[in-house]
Amino acid sequence: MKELPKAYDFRGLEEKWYRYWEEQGYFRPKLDPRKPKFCVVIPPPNVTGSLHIGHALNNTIQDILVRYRRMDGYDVLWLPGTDHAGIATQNVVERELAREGKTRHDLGREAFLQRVWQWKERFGNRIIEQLKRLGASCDWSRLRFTMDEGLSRAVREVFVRLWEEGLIYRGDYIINWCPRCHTALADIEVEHKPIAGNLWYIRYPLTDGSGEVVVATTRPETMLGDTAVAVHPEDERYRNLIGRKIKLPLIGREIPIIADKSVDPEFGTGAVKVTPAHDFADFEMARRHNLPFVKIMDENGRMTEEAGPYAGLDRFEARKKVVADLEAQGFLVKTEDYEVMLGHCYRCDCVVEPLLSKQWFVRMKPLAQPATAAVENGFIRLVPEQWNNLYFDWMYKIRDWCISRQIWWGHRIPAWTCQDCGKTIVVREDPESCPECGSKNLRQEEDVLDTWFSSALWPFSTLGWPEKTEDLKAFYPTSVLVTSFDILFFWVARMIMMGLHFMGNIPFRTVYIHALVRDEKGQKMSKSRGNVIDPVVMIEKYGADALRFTLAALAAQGRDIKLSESRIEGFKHFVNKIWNAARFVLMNLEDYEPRELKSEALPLPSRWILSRLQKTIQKVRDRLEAYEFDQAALAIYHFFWHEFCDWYVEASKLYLREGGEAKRLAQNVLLHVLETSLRLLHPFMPFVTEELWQALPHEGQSIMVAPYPKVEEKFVSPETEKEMDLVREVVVAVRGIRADYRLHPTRKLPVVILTSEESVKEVLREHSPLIELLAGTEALQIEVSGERPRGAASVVLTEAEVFVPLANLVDVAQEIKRLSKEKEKYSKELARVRARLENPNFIEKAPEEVVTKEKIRAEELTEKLKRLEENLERLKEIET
RNA sequence: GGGCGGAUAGCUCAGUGGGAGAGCAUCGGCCUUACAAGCCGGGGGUCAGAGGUUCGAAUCCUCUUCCGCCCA
Repeated sequence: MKELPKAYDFRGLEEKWYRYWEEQGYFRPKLDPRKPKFCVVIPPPNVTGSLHIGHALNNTIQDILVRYRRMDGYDVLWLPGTDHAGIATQNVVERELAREGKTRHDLGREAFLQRVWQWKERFGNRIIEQLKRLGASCDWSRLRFTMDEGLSRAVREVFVRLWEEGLIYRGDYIINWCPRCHTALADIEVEHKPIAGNLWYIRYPLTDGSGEVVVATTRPETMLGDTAVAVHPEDERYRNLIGRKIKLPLIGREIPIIADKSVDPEFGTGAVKVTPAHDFADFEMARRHNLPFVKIMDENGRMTEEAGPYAGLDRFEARKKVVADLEAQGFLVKTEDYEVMLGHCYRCDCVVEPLLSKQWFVRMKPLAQPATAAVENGFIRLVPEQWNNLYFDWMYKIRDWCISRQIWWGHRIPAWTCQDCGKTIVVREDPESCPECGSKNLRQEEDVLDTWFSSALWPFSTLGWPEKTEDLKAFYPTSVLVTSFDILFFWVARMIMMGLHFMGNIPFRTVYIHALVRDEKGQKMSKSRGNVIDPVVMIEKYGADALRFTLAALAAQGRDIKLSESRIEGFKHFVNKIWNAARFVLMNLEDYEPRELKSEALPLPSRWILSRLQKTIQKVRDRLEAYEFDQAALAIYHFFWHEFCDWYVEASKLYLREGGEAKRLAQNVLLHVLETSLRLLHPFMPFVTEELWQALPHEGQSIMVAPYPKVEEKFVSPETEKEMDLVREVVVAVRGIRADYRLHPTRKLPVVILTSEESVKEVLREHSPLIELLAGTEALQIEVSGERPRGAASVVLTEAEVFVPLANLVDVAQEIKRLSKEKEKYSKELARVRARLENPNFIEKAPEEVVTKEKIRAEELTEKLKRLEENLERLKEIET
């Protein structure tokens, strides 16, 4: 057997094994019809992206699920890909152009798109390479991109069908406009943030000169586009003014005073200005009252001709000038400080502008209804289920989805307008002439589709739809989607809608929604805060296994992850622990011969560790099934470190030393438990487990295609565990005395154990060599109802008493103090238990097993106390 | 303003009706040939506050305070 280096060094190993797995084709499904299928589609990262810690968590979880299922006998497909990320990618390339002093308009549409493709070819694979370093076992032979040919065909098919079904329409509506990205945004692409602003009170005179109405506004410049003033119909203050007319200051337009229930009488003066072309609520109000729409601001955020003297001004300059003019002309009543919630572009963070424009929309209600029902009826399960409420809320009040974007990088909308007869043509193949009038003078829509339009099709477009492919048949619906809540609506809800509509079936059965990764103080990680933990740096520093295990161990459901580098370092110690345990086993495999493990032939510690292993396997499987990755990870951690290493490896030294058959059996058990643990750990730590597994005697080509451990009932034994617990208790008791008296670890201590049970005596006698090894004792004496040794330190256990007779070493006063403290603890406990038992209501109403348990406890405590008191008496005799 | 989540050891968090737990940190002792990235032992908590339900509450209900997130 080769000897391993003293410390685990992951450098070089990770690349080596990843290449091996890929070459062996383990990442590809076998398409074996006899095997159950398991499929996960990756949430496609942006091509512009590089791996951040959120990706690391997201993909670690997916890889754990996927490796687990693959080992457990499923035919597994984890389908990877990237997203073309319209606005983000276009921004990146435009910035590059800007450095050359050019704009995309200098290049023109065709050349610009070529340039983006070039950029994608050069840099778009970075995140894929980073995912490989994390260990992601994706089937790279099926790598997709939202703009590739197949997916573009799917997008086109979906668009045309929705148009034919009347679910897509085009029209003039108010939308969120980003003046910097120069495009429309969907409602959910807007982030609302509080901004310190003002509330201006403006005097609007009545046309007949009989008075005035004061309105309050946070956006005075939009008054140029006012087409009404509105009040609440039941507002006594204004009731007599309804229907009368106002002369708009600065530009003199006459506008009516209307009554509308949406007006909040509490806001400002209770009278509000109505600007239908530049405010969402006003837009709705204008439609109800047939008010005209006056567009005073354009797509660049500049004032239009409609703004009269303000035409050409930037929106912020216009505000200043309007306020100044109002003040100069005596229309400004007062100015208050006011915090406004302003929409910001989720891509570039600049203030978005509600704007009236011609856009394409998808009707959401008919699509949302079945998507809501799918979750309500449990066809799709959200985990943790607390997200259901949020999902339903959003689905119930869903509004039509603005899908057109005024950018170039994306799927161009397949709609043409006949320049002669005005017909709109939406077809699967590019048209040559107008089907209505035969004209060849057609113009294609300039806009492209929202990026999320193509990602909404991801679970079936990536499998080959609209073709009827083998993959689609085998893997749709997919099994699990792993994502974070911030794209629940952007993406998940839309996939459900599109999946149901076009596949007639849900896209996935389960949606696992994981936490957000924050820094150690609970703040979001961001470049500007300078608190980002770069997963690639962490991988280089601590290894991918340590990073993965940390993320898994911290991934408790329903709570954000507070990550700090020290946690990763901590779990790297665990990786090293595993390494050294394997190193120990390998160093002791001399003369190894395989044996079939039979419980009855094994000593107590071996039977114990095998039983504990089964419990651990069960727990890990259960927790994985429940998506409780932290619990699964911690179960292995605890078993491996604190049961296998702390107890079994130590105990095994007894048998290894003994030699012969005892040694053979111990070697077999060590190897069995280690090898099984490695398989159990593999989904969490693929690299170190492979390296060690390959170094051990094994069957098969790779741990990643070895079977996932199953519980072997024949090794489960509660009696064995109880016996071993007794031995461990005795060992811990002796160690405690050793520590209290500062006795050197190598000093052998004499020990006397007293018990009233013959069976306890038998167990301890049988395992006295083990106790001597683990506790560092000698001349172990075990008696039933024997004489207490004089001048001994003692510990009272439930079934036995442990004495270390050290006449000249025992500090009697200190020992009395120690025992008195123990006594006090038990007395309090006993008093509580007795009080409970003396309560007739408790005896009567509590379940019987609880009462029985309490009674046993009372007996045990009484017995322990009695012995403690006797020991105290003995000590006091010496003292006097 | 509406909704959701959280408050348990110094820190991060498990625990969801019947003996307050883990990891890390800390303290004491050990270089005991797998591992000092380690081993052994210990200390540390009116489970945010107040009321209620119950034989019994960290756990269920109500209110309060504070923190986070989402929506308007």
